[in-house]
Amino acid sequence: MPRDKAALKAFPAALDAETRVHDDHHVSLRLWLRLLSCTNQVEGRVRQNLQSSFNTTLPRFDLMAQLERAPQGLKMSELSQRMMVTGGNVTGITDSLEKEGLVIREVDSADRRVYRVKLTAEGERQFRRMAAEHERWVVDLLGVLSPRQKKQLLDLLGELKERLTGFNGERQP
Amino acid sequence: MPRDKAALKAFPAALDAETRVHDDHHVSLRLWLRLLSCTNQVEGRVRQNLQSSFNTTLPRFDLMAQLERAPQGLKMSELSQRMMVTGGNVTGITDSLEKEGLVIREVDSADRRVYRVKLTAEGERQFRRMAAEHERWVVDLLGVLSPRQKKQLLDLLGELKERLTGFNGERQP
DNA sequence: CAGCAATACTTGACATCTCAAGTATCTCGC
DNA sequence: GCGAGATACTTGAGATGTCAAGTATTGCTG
Repeated sequence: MPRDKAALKAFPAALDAETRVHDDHHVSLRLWLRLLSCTNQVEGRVRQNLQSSFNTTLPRFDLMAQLERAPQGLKMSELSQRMMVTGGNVTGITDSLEKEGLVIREVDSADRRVYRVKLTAEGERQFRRMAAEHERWVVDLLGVLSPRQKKQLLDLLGELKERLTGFNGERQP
Repeated sequence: MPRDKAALKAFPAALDAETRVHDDHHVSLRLWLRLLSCTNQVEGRVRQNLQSSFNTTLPRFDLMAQLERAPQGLKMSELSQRMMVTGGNVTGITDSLEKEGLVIREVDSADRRVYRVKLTAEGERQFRRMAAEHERWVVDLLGVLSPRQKKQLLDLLGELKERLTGFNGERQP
């Protein structure tokens, strides 16, 4: 099935090409599944905690978190970028938060196509309460790793993230 | 805006506990965000490819992948576990696949509450076509890392996954 | 300045997802 | 065997999510 036998890297040279490629594919697939699994675990727990403790959701928390770091407000498109989701999606979440008075859309006088979304005072108050708890959860969850391991993971994932950003589907020669 | 430019590099040992704790929190939060970001990147690309190449989705592919490894079929609850999603969710995806003849529900004569879900011949044929492509995508995407880096990541994530599984919210001393 | 492509959002159709409640079916203890 | 509780699945409501198409506004170009 794997029609691309191209050796990907410089290998010490003890293995035949067939085994090398197959082994590397295996590692890549396993790595992907494991990455997904870890993320799902953490995400699931955070989500459950947000639901049971604050009756809110991760995307809503995420949107508010973005705004908290931007007192001057953010455009919908900026929210979309930072949250790594579609514009249409941001519209929905913003609608919901605005309806509850946690967030407000302000028209930009310079460009009337734009909304500047800001946290309301109530939104800010509520976010701060949630943020403290959220940090505890994450720190506790990732506390299963040693500081040294966390650092290593952070670096490796940083590398991965960096390179994925510039990756556009070219095959390695 | 980024008020925390705090150097988060190699800190020898000259810091008070307060700073250390804060720094560790910072690392944990960053690690979590980075984990999420990497997963989203890969997942997004795989999802797009599945959509454009095969007009299908990741959950559907995932369900079929589970079945392909289990020729005797799987119970809905087993699918639910392996896919790490809710039972209600599996019902929907199975409905959709069954409607297209890629999958079939067989009643278990021993326990009539149970369905054994199996790939149809057509489902198997279609899955094999997709699986080959899917593997290429993942291998290419993760090919941005060296085999050594992949191995390291695999190990670290293995450790994380392992410990998260047994973690139930206790604070670290 | 007219026209048109680009930009910023919203909308609607669909596909996941979770959770809670509902329906069958089993199992076990008495 | 029978009835309570566990188990297996489905259903329906609500929140995300994508994509494509639609509306408003800008800004560029001739």
